Amino acid sequence: MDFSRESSNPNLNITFYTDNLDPVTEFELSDYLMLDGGVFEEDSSSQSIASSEKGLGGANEISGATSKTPIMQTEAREKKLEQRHRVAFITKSEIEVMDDGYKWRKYGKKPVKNSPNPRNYYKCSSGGCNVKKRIERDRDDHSFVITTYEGSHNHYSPFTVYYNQMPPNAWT
DNA sequence: CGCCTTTGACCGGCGC
DNA sequence: GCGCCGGTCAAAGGCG
Repeated sequence: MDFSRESSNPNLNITFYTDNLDPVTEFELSDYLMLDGGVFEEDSSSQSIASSEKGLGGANEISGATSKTPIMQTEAREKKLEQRHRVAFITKSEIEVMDDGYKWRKYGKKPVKNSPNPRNYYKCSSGGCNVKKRIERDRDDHSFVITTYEGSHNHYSPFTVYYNQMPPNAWT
């Protein structure tokens, strides 16, 4: 299984869920880039973790370290997020493993009942960080990928650090 | 040489 | 109590 990075979907929409699986919003890929998985416990300062690195391979122009999306301005989203530490995305993409700036180590794979597609389990490999991530494809329309994050990162994403080191609107 | 993927086994929870 | 199911572990191998 290797997904060539070719899905050039001009309009990738991403449905965003909280742990209640309430559809919160539909985003475009560019929105996803600003999403943060860093939902922190309670309200201890919702750290914004800008995500995305190479993400959807050729699908977008953010390949490499080119993300330039302002992360502030997701407050509404963060509000939703700070409720729990579980976040699910449904993305329409050929690539399932989107690099959000963290290092993920795969620790399991399971066939999904009622679906020909397996489900993959990832863990953040950064020290002491026990964030988990689960990726599977939609059973019906396997052009959709369901990504579920669980937990809060112990540390900032390398990218977030990068962001924080930059002037607030360096990329606008 | 270190880190990562792979893969089957194992485990706990839940429903019947 | 048993079997299924989803989730995790851990050994082995591969790759950079």
